[in-house]
Amino acid sequence: MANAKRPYHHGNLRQALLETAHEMLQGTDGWQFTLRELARRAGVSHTASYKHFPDKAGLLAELAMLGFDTLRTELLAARPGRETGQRETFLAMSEAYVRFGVENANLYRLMFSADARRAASAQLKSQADAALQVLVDVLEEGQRRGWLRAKSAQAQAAASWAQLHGITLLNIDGWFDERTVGADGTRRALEVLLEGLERRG
Amino acid sequence: MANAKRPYHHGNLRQALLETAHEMLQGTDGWQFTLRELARRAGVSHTASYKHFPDKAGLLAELAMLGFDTLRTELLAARPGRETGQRETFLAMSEAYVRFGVENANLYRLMFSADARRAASAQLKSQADAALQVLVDVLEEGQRRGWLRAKSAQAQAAASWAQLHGITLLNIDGWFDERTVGADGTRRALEVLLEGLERRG
DNA sequence: ACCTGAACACCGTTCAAGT
DNA sequence: ACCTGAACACCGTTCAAGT
Repeated sequence: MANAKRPYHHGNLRQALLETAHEMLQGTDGWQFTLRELARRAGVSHTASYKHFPDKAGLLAELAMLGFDTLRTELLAARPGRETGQRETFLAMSEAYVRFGVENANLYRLMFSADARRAASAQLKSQADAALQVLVDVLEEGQRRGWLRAKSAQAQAAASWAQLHGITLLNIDGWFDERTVGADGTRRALEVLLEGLERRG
Repeated sequence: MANAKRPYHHGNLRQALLETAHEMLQGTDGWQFTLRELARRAGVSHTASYKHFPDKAGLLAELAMLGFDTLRTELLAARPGRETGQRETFLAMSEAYVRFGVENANLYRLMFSADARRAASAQLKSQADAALQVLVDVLEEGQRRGWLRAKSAQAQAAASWAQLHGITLLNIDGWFDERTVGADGTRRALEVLLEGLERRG
């Protein structure tokens, strides 16, 4: 919404650009929006962003980092109370992960894109690690309580992350349709994963 | 290699463009090469490709389909002789899948990109299905022989595919490094998957 | 039937100039 | 300190014209 009375100096253009970009990611045009279109929607000239971000990749990397932060928050929120069974906890978090990816498809893809990594590799990695840590915590507690097989929690986390990442992307890209994987493919794929994690009884 | 004596009519420009594009995918610049650069390398004007492909997405879709075909061939080639254990067969094919993705990172990403799907959705899907079928065959035989749990082979294939897709992309994007998932993360993630597929003994 | 060159409507980025 | 407008070197795509 362009404000006709906006002064020459925007005031908080950096924040406004990030928010507008985030809105654009909700659309169907992928995450490769143009900087010029972003500037148009924000109501500034197409060169204004260069005062706040080094270049396009820099702005995208910022968005990616916000994405990992949101993902971490949502994973934490999906962790039910301590009384709930650990299997349910794990499934709830897994479904929250996939839901986040599917509902923020463009952002999710951006988060794992080469562009984002090139611009802020180390910082992005630590943000991703923080999100992943929520999953690792649940797996480690599962081992301590004897729910999970006593394998390396790191390997279990790697397998879980890969499974969630794969399920999410296949869902986003429309490959996980009913004809290919049957009804409720996501849930059933998660259950196969669980079988591999849980202690054999 | 531009041939100075090439006549006005190229002869087989369509094929030449696909091959040159395939070479460009081996580079480090991602799959978003420009049509103009492709034309430059092929030694033709930047509009010549429009006689052979409807647009850029059409050319990319063609490359993606060739990619799925190659993947299928490599999965078949990785299937060892019938005498070999089924676990080894599955692991060999899984590693061939991941290797294909990592060694053809740009092509692999392109194969699953929205651009490729938009241009040739149905055809691409059936090519992907054909590649996936190799995996399904191994799983179904594993069920018949009692190696695998008697769950829906479709669900097992979905889980396996998601796992392979996730492992491949996390490897490509550099997330599966030693600090995060420990040594040989790919192999160990595959073993967790196998635990979930195999019959409990 | 196949290829070219000019043209159009776009990009990302730089930089001197404006407020 | 922050924003703009012209300019530069690119894109993808169209189309009349060349061989």
